[in-house]
Amino acid sequence: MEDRIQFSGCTISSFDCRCLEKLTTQEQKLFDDNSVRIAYKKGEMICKQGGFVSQIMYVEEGLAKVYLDNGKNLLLLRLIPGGSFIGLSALSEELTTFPYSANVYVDSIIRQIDVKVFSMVLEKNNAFAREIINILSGNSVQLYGRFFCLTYKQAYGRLADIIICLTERVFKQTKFELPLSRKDIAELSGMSAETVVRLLRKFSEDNLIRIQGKSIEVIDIEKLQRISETG
Amino acid sequence: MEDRIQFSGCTISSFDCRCLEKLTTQEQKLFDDNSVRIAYKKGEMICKQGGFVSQIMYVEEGLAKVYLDNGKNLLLLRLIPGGSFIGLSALSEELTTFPYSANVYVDSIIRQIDVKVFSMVLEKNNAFAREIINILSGNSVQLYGRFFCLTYKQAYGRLADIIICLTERVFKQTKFELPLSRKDIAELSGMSAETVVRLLRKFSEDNLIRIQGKSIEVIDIEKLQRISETG
DNA sequence: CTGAAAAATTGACCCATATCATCTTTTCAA
DNA sequence: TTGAAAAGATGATATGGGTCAATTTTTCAG
Repeated sequence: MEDRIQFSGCTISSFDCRCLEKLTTQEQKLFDDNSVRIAYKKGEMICKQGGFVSQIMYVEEGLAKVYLDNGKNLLLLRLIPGGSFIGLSALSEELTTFPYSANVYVDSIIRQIDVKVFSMVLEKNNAFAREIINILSGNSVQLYGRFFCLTYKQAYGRLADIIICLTERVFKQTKFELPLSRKDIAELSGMSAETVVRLLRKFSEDNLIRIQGKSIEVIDIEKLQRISETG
Repeated sequence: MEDRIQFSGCTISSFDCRCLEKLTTQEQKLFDDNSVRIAYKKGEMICKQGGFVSQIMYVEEGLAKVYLDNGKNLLLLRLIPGGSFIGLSALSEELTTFPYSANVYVDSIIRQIDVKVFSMVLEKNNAFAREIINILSGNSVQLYGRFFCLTYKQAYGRLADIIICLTERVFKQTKFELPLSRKDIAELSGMSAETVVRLLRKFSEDNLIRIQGKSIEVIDIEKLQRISETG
C-alpha cells in the first residue's frame, strides 16, 4: 500500500496537439495567409529570450530545444519535437517578449504564425482556445515533474530519466543517433558536462546502455527505470 | 553592456487576476449558484494530489501552498495568496486528477467552483478564456524562473530570493510574522531544514534580517538582492 | 584533404550541503 | 496547567558532484 508517486524528469509532453483541427476552413486560410514556413539549419536559433514576440512558432518537422540563459548557465526547459508549438507561454497579454530562447538541433521546418492573427482566432474560436488551455496546462504539469526531479533526484536518476525520455518519447526506438551534445544533456538534467560523461560511461560499464560516440543503444530499460525511481 | 538576465526564485505570480470581471452578470450568477464558500482552518488540506478534480478553487482570503509530494520529499510549487486560483492546471481535459496537493497556512476562505460549470463558461466566454490563458502562461513563466534558480543558484541565493518574495509580494511589508515553518521554507527553496536555520542565522549575524522566532524583519534588502544575483 | 575549433574524455581536488544525532524551545490538546 | 509532540537549533561527519586542467577525438569550413 506504499504508493509512492513517481515524478519523471521527462522533457517533452506526451500530449497530442489537436488544436489545428479545431480551426474552421476560413480560419485555416487566415492562418495560411498570415504565416510562413521557414527551413532552419541545424543549430540555428529560432527565437531569442528577451526579443519581441511577433510570431507563434509551430514545429512542423524537426527537433528543437527551448531554454533559459542567464549568460552563465543554460537550462533546457523542454525538447520540442515535430507537431508542437513554441511561444505559447508568451501568449499572456502582459508579456510581449519571449521568456526563453529556442534553437533547432537538426534541419527543421518551422511555421511562423503572426501573433496578432493567432490572438484574434483565439478570441473568436472557443474550441481552439480550449485546446490551447489544454496544452498550456499539460505543459505546466509536465514541468512540475521535471522541476521535482531536478530538485530532489541525484544525478544518476536524472540522467536515467533523460535516456528513458529520449528512447520512449523523442526517438521512439531503443537505438538512436544523439543530436544533443553532452553539454546539452547536462543542461537538460542540471549537471555538468563532465558528470554526464562519467555517468554515461558508468551506465555503459554496467551494461545498461551501449555508447559509440553519438550513438546510444538502450539495453536494459527496466534497470534504468529502477535507477530513475530510486535515484 | 554585460546584460545578464536575472531569474528570480519568487514563489507567487505578480499577475493580477481580472478574469472574474470578464463574466457576464448571468455567468456570475451561474458561478454563484454552483459554488460554495468554505472556511478552512490553518493547516487544513484543500486538495490532494491524485484526487479527482471536481472543483476549481479560488482563494478569497488567506494563504495557501501548492506542492508536490512523492512520499519522501516535498516541493512547494507556489504560494497562493488571496485572489488566486488553485487547480487551473487541472483544466486540461486529459487530466482528471490533481497534479498537486494544497494546504492553507492560515484560516482561509476558499470558494469552490464546480469544474463542469467552469469549463462550460470557459467554452462560452472568450474573454474569460483569454484571461485564463493569460494566467496559465504567466504561471508557466514564473515557474521557469523558479526552476532555473533552484537548479543553478546556491542555497544563499535561493533563500535570499524567498525572503525578498515574502517581503515584496506576499506580505508587502518589511516585517512580518511567518506562517511558514523552517521546513516549509526548505521545501520552497529546495534545501534541508537545517540549512535554512543555518543560513537564516548567517543572514541575521550579517545584519541583513532580524529574526525572533517566527517574526522576520528585513533590514538590508539591497544586499539580499545582491546575494540573490550572485548566489 | 587539412588545420583549427569544438566536443568529448579523464583525473585530481575540494567544498557546499545533506544527513544524523542531540538538545532546546514552542505549541497545543486535554 | 501540563505533558507530549512538533518545531527549531546546533555540532560533527560524509559525500555527490562541481570545477579546473590537461589530453584526445571529432567536426567542419575552406
